[in-house]
Amino acid sequence: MPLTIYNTLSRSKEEFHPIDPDLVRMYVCGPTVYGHMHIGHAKSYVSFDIVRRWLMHRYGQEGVLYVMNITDVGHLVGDGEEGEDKVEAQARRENRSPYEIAAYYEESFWDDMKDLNSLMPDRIPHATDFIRQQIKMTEELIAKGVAYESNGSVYFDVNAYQQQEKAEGMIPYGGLSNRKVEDQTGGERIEANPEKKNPQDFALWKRADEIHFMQWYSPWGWGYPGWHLECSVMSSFYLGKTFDIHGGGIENQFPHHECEIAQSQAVNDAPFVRYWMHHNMVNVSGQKMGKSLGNASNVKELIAEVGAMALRFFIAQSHYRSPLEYDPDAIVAAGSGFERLRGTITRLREVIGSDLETRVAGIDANPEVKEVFDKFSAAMDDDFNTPVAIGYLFEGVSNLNKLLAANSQDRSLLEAYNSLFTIAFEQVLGMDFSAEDGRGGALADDLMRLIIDLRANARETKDFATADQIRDALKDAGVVLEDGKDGTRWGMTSS
RNA sequence: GGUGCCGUGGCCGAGCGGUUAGGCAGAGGUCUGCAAAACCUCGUACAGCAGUUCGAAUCUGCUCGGCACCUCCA
Repeated sequence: MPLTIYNTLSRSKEEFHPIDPDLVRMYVCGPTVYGHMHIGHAKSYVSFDIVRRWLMHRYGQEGVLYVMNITDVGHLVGDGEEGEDKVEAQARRENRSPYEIAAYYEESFWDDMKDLNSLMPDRIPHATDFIRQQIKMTEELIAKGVAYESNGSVYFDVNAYQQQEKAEGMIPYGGLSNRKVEDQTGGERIEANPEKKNPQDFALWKRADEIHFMQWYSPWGWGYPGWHLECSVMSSFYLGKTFDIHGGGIENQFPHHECEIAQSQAVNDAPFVRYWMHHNMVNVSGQKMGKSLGNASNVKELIAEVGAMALRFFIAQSHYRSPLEYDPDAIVAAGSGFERLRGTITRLREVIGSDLETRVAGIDANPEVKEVFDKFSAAMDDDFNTPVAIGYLFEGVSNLNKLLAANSQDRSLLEAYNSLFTIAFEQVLGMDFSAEDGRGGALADDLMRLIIDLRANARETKDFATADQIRDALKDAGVVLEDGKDGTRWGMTSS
């Protein structure tokens, strides 16, 4: 069964076929690093992490080249009128240099990404490392007649670009976001920039004034690159003129992605991207979450409160193209679901042996497991429908719980379930079942064994007061005891 | 004004013409010394109105409500 992806270009699901059948080339818009990660970022990067993992499942570990940029140069609000450079503004607030700000928040970003168990991209280009290339591309665009210098800045000439002959498969300006230039009431909400020929023209290179900290020398004087340019330059540097998938937030469809397409196609004479994937926003009480709205919830705080896997699971339980309603209780609820999962898998691995954790075989030989896996795969193939995929996996969880409760000795079947959950939950969905356990190693195991034995003695002599005292005290310390037929299990309470 | 999207049971969230989505929470039960965990049972939800259809949460129209983009933002 083929993988289908919703392509923003066609506004429909399309079968996915990479240009190179052995290598999927994928680029995702990374963050501008001037603040800590919020839940909106988490939805974006967890969603695409899962996309990437599913592609790796289908095309192999080496079958995906995943590039994410870091925007470490600030950009003004709008093209060419007064505004604040986000990074520089933050630098002023913190009394640090813009470079320190970018480095600090980038590190914070990757820390959170690791906590969320997202794989590192294969390439992580930084805008400031590609200034030469951005200047070069700007020169080329001028040479091609689709850009012009004006008062030390350079603008992309949308009109000239539209007049140009387009090669087969190239996207006209406005083709991604379904906009017509003449419909945009430019000039109403932003003041027309007199440096531009037309309001829809966008900056490739901006003249810097003296107070601007981040600036570079160019053929047009001191300045800094326009926002859209870095993605065009860095994506083609690693992925070629035409590549398979470009991911990003729905709010960047226009103008950012539209501009990327125009400038890339103009300079390369080739189609830019074949599949555009856009994820939806996180809302807070029906409203978009955003830094500028002051309602953004910090990921570090949330991880400390409910655990990273609760957050990841919360995100995976909705579809990437749907808006997600932020609700602290809903995240806690997701955490409870995750704990149920972890309980089942922990018990399974106690039965079949932990050395089998990564063993992935035997699914096909067990019809009931295969059925779950096939449904899971079909859901993932259907535009990465993780909520439906997870729904099917929970069928498997219930089945397995029954087997475990009945003390099943069917090793082949149990191992098949282990394979199913290893692949589906751990490898594809990126759930980490060891993440928040923190059981404290061998010493803790020995100590707990001792305590559990003492308590067992008490229970045997029907000294339930002592037994309960031990259990209650451990509970206060964050340790849960569960008495079963074959003895007592212990674990850490979550969060 | 232009371009799109959405309104599902207590909460989150799938669904895209006809069979239980799923998770969480809640109620009852089984098991247990008591718990916990697990298992079993339980909720007949789809903003409103009108239409198409044998049949609509799912298609059409209207109404109401909400959101996003057109300005930096995941």
